[in-house]
Amino acid sequence: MRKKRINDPQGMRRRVLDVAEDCFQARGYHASSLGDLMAAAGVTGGALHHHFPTKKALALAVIEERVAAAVEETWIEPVRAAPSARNGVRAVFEAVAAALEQQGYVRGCPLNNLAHELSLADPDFRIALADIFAGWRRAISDKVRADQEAGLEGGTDPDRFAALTVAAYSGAMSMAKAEQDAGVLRQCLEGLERVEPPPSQNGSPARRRRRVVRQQAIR
Amino acid sequence: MRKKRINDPQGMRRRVLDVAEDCFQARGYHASSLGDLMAAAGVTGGALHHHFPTKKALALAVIEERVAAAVEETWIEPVRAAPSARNGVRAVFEAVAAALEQQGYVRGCPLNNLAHELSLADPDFRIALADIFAGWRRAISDKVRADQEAGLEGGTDPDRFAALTVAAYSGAMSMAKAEQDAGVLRQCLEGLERVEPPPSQNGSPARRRRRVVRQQAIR
DNA sequence: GACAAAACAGGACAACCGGTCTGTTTATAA
DNA sequence: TTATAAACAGACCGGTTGTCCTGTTTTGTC
Repeated sequence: MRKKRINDPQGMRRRVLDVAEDCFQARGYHASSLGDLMAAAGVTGGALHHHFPTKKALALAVIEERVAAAVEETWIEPVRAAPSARNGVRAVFEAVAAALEQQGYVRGCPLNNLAHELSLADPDFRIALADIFAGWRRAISDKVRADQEAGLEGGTDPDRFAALTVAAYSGAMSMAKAEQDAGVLRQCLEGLERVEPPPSQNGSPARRRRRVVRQQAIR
Repeated sequence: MRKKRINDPQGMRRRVLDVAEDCFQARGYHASSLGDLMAAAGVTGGALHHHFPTKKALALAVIEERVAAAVEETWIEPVRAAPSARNGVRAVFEAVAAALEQQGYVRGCPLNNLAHELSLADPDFRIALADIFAGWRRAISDKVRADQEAGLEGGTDPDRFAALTVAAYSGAMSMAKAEQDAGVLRQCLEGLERVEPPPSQNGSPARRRRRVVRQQAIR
C-alpha cells in the first residue's frame, strides 16, 4: 500500500548541506553530531553516508560550497559592485551590522568560526579555509588597484589595505560574537575609514574625481 | 613496601591546567577529551574530578586563569609599560610575529580560539571571554587617553583605536592561523599604524612635540 | 523488460565520552 | 593518638559518536 519514494539526490544533498551549514555555524563542527544533523534534516544514515561518506567530507563540502559562497555573497560581490573599495567596505560593514542588530544576536563570521576550529584539525580543512581568505583579500585589493588606476585612491598599498580590512572585520565579528553586540563592528569601521584617508571627499589634492565617476557609470 | 605519595593539590591543579590550556589551544575544547588530558597530565580521573568537577569547570578555569593571564602578559602589560599606546601596539605585534616565525607554526590567539568555539556554547563561557576582551580593549584605550593627556596623541578616539587594534590583531591571527604564515600580522600592523597618524613623526601639523617628549621622559 | 548502478533505509557495532561511585591514602587539628 | 576532611586512585556505567554493513527501492539504459 505505502510504496512511494522519490529519488531526489540534489535536493537531499542540499538539505543536508543546509542543516550542516547552520549547525556548524551555531554549535561548531565537533559539537554537531551526525545524529543531530540527520534528525534536523529528516535524513536517514544511509542517505547521509551515500552523499557524504565521512563527517570530514561533509564539513569540506560546507566549507567549499557554503562558506565560500557566503563570503562571495556578503563581501566579494558587494565590493566588486561598489563605486570604490572604501565605499564597498563601508557598505558591507554597515549592512552586516544592521542585519545583526535586527536579528538580535550574533553568531559570528561563518568563515572565521570554522577557521578557528578546523584550521589545525586537518590540512585539508586548513587549505580550503585559507583559500577563501585569500579570495576575500584578493577581491578587496583588486578593487583598490582598480580605484587607483581610476584615480580614486591614493598610494595606499592594496594588499595591506585588504589585509587590514579583512582582519578588522574578522576580529570585530569575534568580539561582537563574544559580547553579543554588533556595536564594535561600527566602531572598527570608523577606525578603518581613517586609514590613509584618500584625497577625495573634501579635496586638498582632489583631482579628476568627476571624470572617474563617469567612467564608472559607463561601465 | 611501596607506599609513598605526596599530596600536592596546587601542583596537581597546575599540571592539569597546563595540559588543558595547551590542548584546548591546539585541538579545541570539544576535540579534547578528558581522557586525553588525564593521560597527558599523568593524572587519574579521581584527581581530575576532585579539582574540576566537570569539563566545563575546567574550561572556565582555563579561561579565567590562563587565557586572561596570557592576554595580560602579551598585551596589557607591554602596552602599559610602553612609552605610548602606538609604540606598545607596534611592539606587541612585532614580538608576536617574530615569535611565530621562529617557532615555525601558528596556533592562533588563545582568547580568540576559545571565544569562537565557546561563546555560543554557554553563557558562562561567553561572559568570561567577553570580560577578557573588554579588559584588553580597556588597557589600550586607557593608554591612549594617557597619551592624549601627555600631548602624545592627537584627537584619536581612544575606544575606537582600541577596538580597531584588538580587531585587527584578532583577525590577523585568524588569517595567520589558517595560512600558517605570520606575515599578515606585519601587514596589518603597517596598516594599523596609518590610522589617524599622530602629529609627531615628521610633522606638517606637528606642534609641541619637543615639550611632550620631555614630559614623557620625566615620568 | 532486463539489468546495472545509483539512491536510500535502517540496524549494528566498537570505541569513546563525561560523569559517578567507592575505596584508600595523606594531611590537619584537637 | 584520634577524628576528620581533603587528596587521590581506579573501576564502572549509561549514553553517544562516527562508521560500516546489509538490504530494498528507484532510476537510467540498452
